Amino acid sequence: MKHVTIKDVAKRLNCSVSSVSRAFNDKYDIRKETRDLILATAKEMGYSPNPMAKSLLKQCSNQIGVVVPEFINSFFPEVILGIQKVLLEKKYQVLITSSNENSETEMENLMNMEDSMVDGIIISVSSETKNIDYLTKMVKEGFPVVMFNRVNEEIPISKVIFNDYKWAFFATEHLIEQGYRNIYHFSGPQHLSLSKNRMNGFRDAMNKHKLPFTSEQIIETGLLIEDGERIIENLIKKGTIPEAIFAMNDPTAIGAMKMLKKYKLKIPEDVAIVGFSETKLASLIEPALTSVVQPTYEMGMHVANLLLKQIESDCHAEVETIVLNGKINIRESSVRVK
Amino acid sequence: MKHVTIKDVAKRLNCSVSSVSRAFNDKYDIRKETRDLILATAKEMGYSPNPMAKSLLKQCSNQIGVVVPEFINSFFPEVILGIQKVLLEKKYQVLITSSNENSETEMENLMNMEDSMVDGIIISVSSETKNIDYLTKMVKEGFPVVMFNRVNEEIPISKVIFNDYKWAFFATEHLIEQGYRNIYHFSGPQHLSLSKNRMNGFRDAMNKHKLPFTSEQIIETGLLIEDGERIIENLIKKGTIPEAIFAMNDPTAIGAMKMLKKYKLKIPEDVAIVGFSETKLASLIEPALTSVVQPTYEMGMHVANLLLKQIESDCHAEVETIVLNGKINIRESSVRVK
DNA sequence: TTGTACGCGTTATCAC
DNA sequence: GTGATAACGCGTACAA
Repeated sequence: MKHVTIKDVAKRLNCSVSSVSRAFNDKYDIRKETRDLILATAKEMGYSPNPMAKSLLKQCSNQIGVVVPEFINSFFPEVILGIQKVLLEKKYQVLITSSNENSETEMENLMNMEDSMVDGIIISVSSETKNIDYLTKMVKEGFPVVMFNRVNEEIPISKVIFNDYKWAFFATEHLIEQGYRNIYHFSGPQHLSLSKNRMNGFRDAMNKHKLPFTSEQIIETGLLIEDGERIIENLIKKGTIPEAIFAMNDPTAIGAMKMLKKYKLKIPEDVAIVGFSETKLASLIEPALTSVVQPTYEMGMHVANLLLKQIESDCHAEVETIVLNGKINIRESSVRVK
Repeated sequence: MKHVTIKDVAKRLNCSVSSVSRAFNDKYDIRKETRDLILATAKEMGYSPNPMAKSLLKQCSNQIGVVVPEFINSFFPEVILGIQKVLLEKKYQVLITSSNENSETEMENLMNMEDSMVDGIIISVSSETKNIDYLTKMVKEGFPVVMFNRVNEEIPISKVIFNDYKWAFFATEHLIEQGYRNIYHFSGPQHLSLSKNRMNGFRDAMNKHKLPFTSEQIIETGLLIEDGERIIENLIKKGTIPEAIFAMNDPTAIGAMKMLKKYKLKIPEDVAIVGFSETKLASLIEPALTSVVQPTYEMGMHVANLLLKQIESDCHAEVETIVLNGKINIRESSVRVK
């Protein structure tokens, strides 16, 4: 169980530890034969450099922290796969934590990561907002942080986001093209820029097509299935049932569908629905949900690369924002039945 | 950006580093006032012990590796939450990797973790089987490893599993009680003990109720939605459509449902279905899927605790297997319509 | 009760 | 081209 050290290898070969070290980091002068011999016996003895000692000396942990709001839906896990793809290749370790949409937990996660001296942080913030200050402080201290998906615009760091405005616009326009007029929008927490962008996309599409709408048609809500259910139940009780809904994410869309079905309302005949940020679920539920797909895996790779850029430049790299494109998958939930 | 070290604190207070160290690990004699003073100024200066130096000295990384076959479905993420709950509390870091059901990747993950000198590993093996040897080698070398859910019986280590036999038995019996006779079982990869156990539960329930069945009624398959689809398509082409199906997991059950619907077969009228290891999906698809729920979060906590036991005893703790219980959620997909 | 000094396993800098 | 040695930051045996 005891780890073989560089000394063990040196002793075995009657050479100095420096030679062994040189053999492993072949940037110093070393005779080819000695190097090969060292590498061979090292392998035979099962030696590999101790990462803790290396970390201590190099003053960096080779660890990257990732903070996501949840990983129960497939969206964030898919992004994480992309992140890992890039970072594991660069021999970084990836520490994943979930804030469970809770601001306190998120802050704890960040503090833990700072304590364990990760070399950088990738974060998608929770739906609450309290700890922007903490994050801002870290950034100001020169700590490499990048954001994706759920970003906060006030912090001047690199980000990877989705073209929410454009695709919200298209999603709304799709409903309009299907002939729906009385369209409602389920909007998310307003401090998240993606909520604002999706709402603006909705608004502008309605305006472009000269469809009047009141503020009552934009309903601010949470991000969960339950939120979608609650809204529909309220609407039904009020007796104001829309012709169509553009929900800012799939869970709220699915919640809406669940509740509509419960009240025997048909989709899309009575109410048409479009979601956003589709997960595996969209094609499995019934009727299949029209939704906008984001390139999750690519998003992960991009955000990891942005972080690497910051780390390698000691945070002197230019701050950049990458805006990704997606597509809309049109399914039964939004297609008008003749 | 530079980290405050123990020396900085000592210098500021004109005391020795050992005093500062003692103040933080209060097991040595130190005057209460000095300790309080040190702790206060340390906090003020933003000092916290460097984990890399600590690791090097203590010869343990305070990191635990977790290897799961995938985290796109909600099952493993939920288990991971339980694992993190226990381990983060004990100040461990949790390194999560996914093998994507691929044996090579799984081995790479294991080797990476060994290289980064994690203090222990929690694993749920992929659906392939090649690297049992590597795992066995690690265990023999005295490396703390525990398994959950997808376990391999040949390796003598602590495990957390589900009572697959019992609940497969109940699930089958539920179908029988509903009056179905010609029941098929979709079984998983046979080197996974959970596949065998679920199959045995099915078999024994059929036998108990004196229902004859042929080997053709047990179909070995993969674990994915596509596998369920493929089987049903084959059965339909062969013209042998069962009255009811007990699928070894939800994805295959859902795949079966998708394909049955495609061929206009009704669930449960034409074919009744029961799944296993339910995820969020079960209650969202239509008709809602009867499935057996596993206590995922608890499973994570148990397996983390088993690992801690091994680590703290230097692998001299007794090997134990915890068998968890669940329940069956009966929904529309399996309830006979009069 | 407090301070000094060593070692954990590396790499980098200096001699030779 | 190779060997000795000083750091990295911490905990602790030992001395004071």
